[in-house]
Amino acid sequence: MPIPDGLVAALFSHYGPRGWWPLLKKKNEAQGWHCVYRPGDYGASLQPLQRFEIGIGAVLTQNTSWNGAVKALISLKEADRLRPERLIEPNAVEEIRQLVRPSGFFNQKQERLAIWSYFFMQQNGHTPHRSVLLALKGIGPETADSILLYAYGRPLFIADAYARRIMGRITGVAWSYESLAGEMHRMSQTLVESERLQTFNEAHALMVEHGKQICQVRPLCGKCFLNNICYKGMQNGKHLS
DNA sequence: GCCCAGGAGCATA
DNA sequence: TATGCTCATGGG
Repeated sequence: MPIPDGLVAALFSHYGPRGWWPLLKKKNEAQGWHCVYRPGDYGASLQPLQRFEIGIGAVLTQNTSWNGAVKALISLKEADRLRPERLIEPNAVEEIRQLVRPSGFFNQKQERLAIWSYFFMQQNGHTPHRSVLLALKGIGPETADSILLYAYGRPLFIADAYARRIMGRITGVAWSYESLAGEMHRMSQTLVESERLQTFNEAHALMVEHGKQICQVRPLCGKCFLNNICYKGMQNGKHLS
């Protein structure tokens, strides 16, 4: 089955705006740092250090729950290590490893954060090309696209594990990262750039939400509101009746 | 104790 | 192009 045109809209009307990418904020001195979602913002007018932070979060959440990534993010912030100059200090390698430990894979993530830091400083505010990001050790397609979409406002569909799982079930075919991203981009050709940016901004966040709540590894099709447009959902209906 | 989480690099076929 | 293995912590 083809990817349904109204899929993102259906997810949006069910879950509402997600406000991604979440950024660190401090309510007041007593309360400490926490993550803030910004519904409807779509990354308009981000500060350079917020763009940098999005890249850090994208690396920290690789194959890890966002929960763990936030712990690491806050630890870095509180130790004043959430800045490129402070993340590349050679004598801070072991300290940073310990700070990012809750996000898992802490040895390689420390190295990847340093690589992103060097690169970010060298970019000097310019938007990086996708191919250049992909050439960096530790930045693959999802991390690169997350950075380009949420930090630099490039309209790219993030075909992560959730999206491929959900689309796989809806269409009945297996998608590679590039094949799904390409198909979603083709389907969005009718939109103007600003619409596509908002659509993809929400789409990724909504896929994550749906993948967490319903379309899990073991799918909760009985609770799903997409059965009418889902290949797997329709298959279920067949042998139930 | 087991499974899974907002992946990526590397070796191998 | 596509599998298989490795990297690690934390919550359900």
